[in-house]
Amino acid sequence: MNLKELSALLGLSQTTVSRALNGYPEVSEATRRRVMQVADEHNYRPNTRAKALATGRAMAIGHVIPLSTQHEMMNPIFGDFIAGAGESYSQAGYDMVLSLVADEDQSRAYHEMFAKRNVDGIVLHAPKMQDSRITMLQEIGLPFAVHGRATDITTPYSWLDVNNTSAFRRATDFLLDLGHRHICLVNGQESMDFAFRRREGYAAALQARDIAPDPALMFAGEMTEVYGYDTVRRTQSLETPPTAYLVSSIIAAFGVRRAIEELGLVMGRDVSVITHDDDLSYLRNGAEVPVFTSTRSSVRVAGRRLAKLLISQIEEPCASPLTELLEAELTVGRSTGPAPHRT
Amino acid sequence: MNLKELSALLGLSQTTVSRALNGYPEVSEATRRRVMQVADEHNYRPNTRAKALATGRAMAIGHVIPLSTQHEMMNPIFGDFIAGAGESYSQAGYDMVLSLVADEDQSRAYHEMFAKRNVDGIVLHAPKMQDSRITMLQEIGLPFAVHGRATDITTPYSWLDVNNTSAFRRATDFLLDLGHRHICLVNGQESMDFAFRRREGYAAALQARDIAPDPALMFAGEMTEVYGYDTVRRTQSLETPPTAYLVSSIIAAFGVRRAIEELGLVMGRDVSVITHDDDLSYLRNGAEVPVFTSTRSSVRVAGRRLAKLLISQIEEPCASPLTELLEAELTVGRSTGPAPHRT
DNA sequence: CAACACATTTAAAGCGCTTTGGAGGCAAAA
DNA sequence: TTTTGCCTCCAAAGCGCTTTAAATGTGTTG
Repeated sequence: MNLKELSALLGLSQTTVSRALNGYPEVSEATRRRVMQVADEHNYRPNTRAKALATGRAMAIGHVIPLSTQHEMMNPIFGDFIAGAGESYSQAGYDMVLSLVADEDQSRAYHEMFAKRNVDGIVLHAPKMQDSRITMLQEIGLPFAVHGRATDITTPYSWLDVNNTSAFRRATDFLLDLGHRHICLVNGQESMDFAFRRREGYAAALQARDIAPDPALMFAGEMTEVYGYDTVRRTQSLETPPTAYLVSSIIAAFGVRRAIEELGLVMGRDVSVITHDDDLSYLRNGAEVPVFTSTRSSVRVAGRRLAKLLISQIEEPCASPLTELLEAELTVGRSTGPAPHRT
Repeated sequence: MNLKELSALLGLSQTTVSRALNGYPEVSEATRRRVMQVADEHNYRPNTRAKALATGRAMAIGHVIPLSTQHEMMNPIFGDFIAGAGESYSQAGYDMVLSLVADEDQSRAYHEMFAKRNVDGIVLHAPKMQDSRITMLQEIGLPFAVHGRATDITTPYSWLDVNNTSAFRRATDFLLDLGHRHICLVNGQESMDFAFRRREGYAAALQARDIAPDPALMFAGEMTEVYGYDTVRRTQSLETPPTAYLVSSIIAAFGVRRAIEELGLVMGRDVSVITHDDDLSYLRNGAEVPVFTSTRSSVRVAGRRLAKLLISQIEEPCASPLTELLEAELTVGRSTGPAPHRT
């Protein structure tokens, strides 16, 4: 069923039917109702491609996901982010198109998305500190919004980020207040902007109490279970092992816990752990009482909001860039306790 | 840059330019080269929307992801599947469009995808045993392929599946060979087709050795870490606790391991564990030596192959449905060993 | 040299929609 | 009665591409 057939059926012109369906005022309420009803009966939906061609709006938003080295796609937080964004999109009538590309093809992918004009905007994932993609998109002139920020980019752009610095500063303070003095940072890869900011927060808290950050206690790597496990095994054999771990991801935190338990230590008594918790739907941090004390910020909510932000950006093209900074909340679980006295 | 401008630039008609770019034979090699070059210089890409409208092919494939109850999207395997599918899509020049919808809107979503004509085909995720979506899509007449199967649907359709039955039968046999007689099945939700098939395999292996499957040792649920943990805690306090666990997901297996270690038992000595391993890129089963003995089958490869299968289905519409059954491989790790003698 | 086949190229229609610029009808105002 | 304005509705152009049918040139043959 297309518009032509539908309007023939109704004995009206295509113009009128189109207007009736799109809520234009030049149609009497009576005919509008009639049109609506018949359209509904025949389950009519305008052909997206034709509509997009006519309006110049694709009603779709692109996500370019680098496949290979960065492992972004496989990043377990991605699913939840997409789920959140998808909610906003379907609410606003947008489709989501994913383009999975090898790292080296990324630049081409963005240009192509623009030239092919099958999206109205793009979400940028996992920004690095100086991310060339941002300036590229600015030059191209395709609306975009970044999940995170790129510290070294000074020109304004739209973004949504968690306040990583304050979250990790607060978590570190919490541990310091509990008497911990040897706090190990189990961070993500430092080329990532969020990891940099977390380290800043961690270092700032220490320095505020005149503690020099110890490089031997600061780790950066891909946030896997094994990474968390290995880091604990390695650090617990130091001369003065850390009494607390500040972890960047709940997956790594699982590894941290495993190593702690394997060493015969009790988490929350012998060793304290705080993790950042993206509130992933399939990796819940305990049921009623959270297992881990954590800085929590739902990545799903982030997806939802960033999508909205981008949509309003698209629909109001002249407006200046929009930004949103989410504060993580510190949730106390059973993984933290006062620093044990050294024997 | 659009076709009109490009052909004006070249001093050729749109027809010729279009043909040159699309590899039609009615164009001299000389002009083709010239066209190609100028198009390249100006970074020309045909407008997808216009092309789709003219050809009737959207060059896009849809994935409808139910959001709420089923938690399919958040399912951690989803990311890897999508990554695999994405590889095949971009290779073949297709886009991937995701539609995240609430469970109750699913039927509407499929009809809409068809009516809006913005995809050429659909991938169906997480089929249940009698899945109404399959018959619905057959009626609609939109090409589709299923990741998994629906036991109760008898009409032919395209699918790709892991041989869940044989995988779990083989794993159970392996445990039986090691002398285990009380094997606990930690399965996924039994409305899911794959879970049903796995139980079938498990039961068949037991029955082949005249062991009656014990309902007290068969669990079904959402495959979270906590679910695995709880199941072990619960079963280890039985009168005759199981000496082995057969687990449906590596995430649940992490919980199984945690509970085992917490009980002071040693995995592979006191209790054996086999898990199904989807070979997720961010949850590797150990480095050199796998931690878990597992039935392994890469869900990413599955995505890649299913996408190809669907594409050939789309491009050869009259052909009969295609199917592919992947065999999981049994990888022996350190989580299994001979059944301990009862004290 | 005319006639033909063949290789290139083109004009124009059409894909299904939106939207501009009118047209027709009718009631109120002149 | 004519004019004006408003309310409905419509014909047709146009979005950027493909594709059919036809036109143009070029070389070959009788």
